[in-house]
Amino acid sequence: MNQAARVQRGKPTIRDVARAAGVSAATVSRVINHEAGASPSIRTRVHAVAAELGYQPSAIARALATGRTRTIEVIVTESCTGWLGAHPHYGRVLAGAMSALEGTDTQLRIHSLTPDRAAAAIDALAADATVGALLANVTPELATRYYLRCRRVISLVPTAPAVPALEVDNVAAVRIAVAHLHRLGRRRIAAIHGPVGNSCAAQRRDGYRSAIAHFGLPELSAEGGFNREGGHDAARELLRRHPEIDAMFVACDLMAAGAVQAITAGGRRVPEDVAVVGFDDSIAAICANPPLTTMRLPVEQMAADATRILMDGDPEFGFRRFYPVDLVLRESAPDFSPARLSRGAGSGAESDSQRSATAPPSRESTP
Amino acid sequence: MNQAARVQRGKPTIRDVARAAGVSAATVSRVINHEAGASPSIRTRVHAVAAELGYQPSAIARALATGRTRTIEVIVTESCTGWLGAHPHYGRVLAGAMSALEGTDTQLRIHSLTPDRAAAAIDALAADATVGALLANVTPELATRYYLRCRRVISLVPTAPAVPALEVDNVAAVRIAVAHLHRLGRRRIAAIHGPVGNSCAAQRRDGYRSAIAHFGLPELSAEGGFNREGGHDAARELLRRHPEIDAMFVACDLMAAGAVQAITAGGRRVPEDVAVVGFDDSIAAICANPPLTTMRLPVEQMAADATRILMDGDPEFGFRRFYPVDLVLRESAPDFSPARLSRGAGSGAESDSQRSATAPPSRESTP
DNA sequence: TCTTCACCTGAAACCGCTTTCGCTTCTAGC
DNA sequence: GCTAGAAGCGAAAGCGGTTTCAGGTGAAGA
Repeated sequence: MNQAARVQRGKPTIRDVARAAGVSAATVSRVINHEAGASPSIRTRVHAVAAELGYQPSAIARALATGRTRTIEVIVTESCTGWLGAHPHYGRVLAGAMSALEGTDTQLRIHSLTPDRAAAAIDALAADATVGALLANVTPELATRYYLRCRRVISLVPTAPAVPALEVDNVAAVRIAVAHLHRLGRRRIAAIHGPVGNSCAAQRRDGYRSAIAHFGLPELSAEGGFNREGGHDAARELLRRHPEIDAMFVACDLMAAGAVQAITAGGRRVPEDVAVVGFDDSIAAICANPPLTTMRLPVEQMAADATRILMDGDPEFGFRRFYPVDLVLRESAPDFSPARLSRGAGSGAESDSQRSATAPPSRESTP
Repeated sequence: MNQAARVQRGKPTIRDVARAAGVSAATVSRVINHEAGASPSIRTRVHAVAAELGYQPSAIARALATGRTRTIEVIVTESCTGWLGAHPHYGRVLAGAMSALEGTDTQLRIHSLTPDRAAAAIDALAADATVGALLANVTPELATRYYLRCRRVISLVPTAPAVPALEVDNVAAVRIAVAHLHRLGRRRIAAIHGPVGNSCAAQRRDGYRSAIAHFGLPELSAEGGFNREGGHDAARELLRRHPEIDAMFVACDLMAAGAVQAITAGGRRVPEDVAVVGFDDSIAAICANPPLTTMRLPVEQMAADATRILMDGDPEFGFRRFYPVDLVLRESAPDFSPARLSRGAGSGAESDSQRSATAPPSRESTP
């Protein structure tokens, strides 16, 4: 098929350009790739011929010769139906990574690893000479496996200690959220956690418990899937069991949107009767009604930084970097001062967000 | 760097395996790639050696030799910040495409083409020997350009006549939406359109106008960006100018979520005072409060079908295929019969959706 | 005027895999 | 027992680039 491949595509190769320009392939390569190394007259001639022939260098051949593909892999160990379409978080990850790639010739490839084929897929991926991999949601075992084979990898969720990662301090973030509700005078602050087993969910639950303990309040917890239904059902159940609840912290905006629906459907008002704070600041937060006060995760920023670190390296970066989390005030739990509450505007993440003074500082750590 | 590339990576090649197994590279290749063409004893030996050495075939070298990369390109002519993170639609496209790729060794690559570099990028992409390209949101000019260079491409939005596309009949879909509001007894049905210039937005506007004319109702239109703010501001303005409005059709769920916020913030109830029908059935529809009645677009299905057509071909497929659109009933505009309205449940797209009898049939066309 | 050195340039050797082509060996049929 | 035919296998020629290495030219310095 070698022959066939060439014939069927019929695209001009570097040797065609060389022949037409009366130079060698080596010279064409130099003209195209390097600033120096060829005389001006030849440069212009080669460029002219290449343009005339419509020559496009083959990314594949180039990759084979240089030993580097211009791709960054985004990996999730989950069946694709569960995340990309269902959770706004991953769109933000991709958008952040792409923004760092703008103007580069590097591409983004996305991989959904089903459990049964995950290990083999990880091995195959690590064998590709890629720029690196972004682990958007990969189990610690598989993250370690990839790291051992390839190194060039950064996780965007809490992971095994050996694997480089960009993280947020979930515990501190939830403390800020609960402290905000407490400052509003709420004393029956419930929490809806994500599924146990998910490391982020676990950290956020720990944050809630520590905050509740700190304020001497009763723990009122429920658990649900990281989706609207999870939040909706958990909130309804919580209110049924504990009608005295006057505030809720919900571990993700998608769940929080569902919780708000359950609360208002039950005849209570948000935020007057029950104040709600979400987590993420995703699209779900601004689509909810009322719009959600939430902890903003700098997901795009993290993905962009991770991408840049993979591409260019970063002497400042050790194995861990923590990002600050902002409390974004909207109507589901507006600030104490009524003056700050612009009922009906609904959002404007820029204008009404405030960087919490108690957010953990961005810090580095190297094991 | 040829030398360097090999040394630095130090991964076993097919020749290493061949040497260790005492056979030729050709034989190893045959064992790995084809069912027949090698004796059983050699097969097992080669597999054993490959496993022992941790041999992983190089996708790049393979692509160069065969003339085919195992990638499908997803292309949008827009800066990435504007779509991936901001609009749930694109996550659904990716999820649909990925689901068709599950179990395959084909990958998804995503490309955000900024206007200034779009033409050059299209040329470079078309030169790659990919399986094909999914045009998620590409201008007709660039779509045509790609098609002329590469053929293997399918658009997921209305595009130039020469380019293959999977589409929904937006006009018919909006007629269904407006007819539903009319059936509920609403006679002041306003519309919030997407930005003019967008072909989908234009088609949906046409659908609204034709439906309104059909029922002999007054046209009450506003326009906004395809985002929450666009819907919110347009709805507020519409209600200010036309307080008599008792229903709204909104061209996308994200906008509709904003519209619902504006309506309730203005002191009116949804759906009692103003019924709302959105478009897409994206996450925004189920996060809104109340959840949105909306026109469900089979986006995942379309993306999956397009992917399969690119991979395997489809003798049934000509140049155009139209997909049916479903009316999904939720609380923002529940069905006429009160019995169908389960206040508080909020959704369950599966259970309470109904395939509209007036939806256009799926049809094929070849120019 | 002769050397030295810098700078271009082309030939050739890869990068790692696939596939063709031809040789050898084995099986089956007469 | 001999001949066809099939099947297994290896050598070698690509796929389309990049990079090394060596040769050739011209300018600068002695």
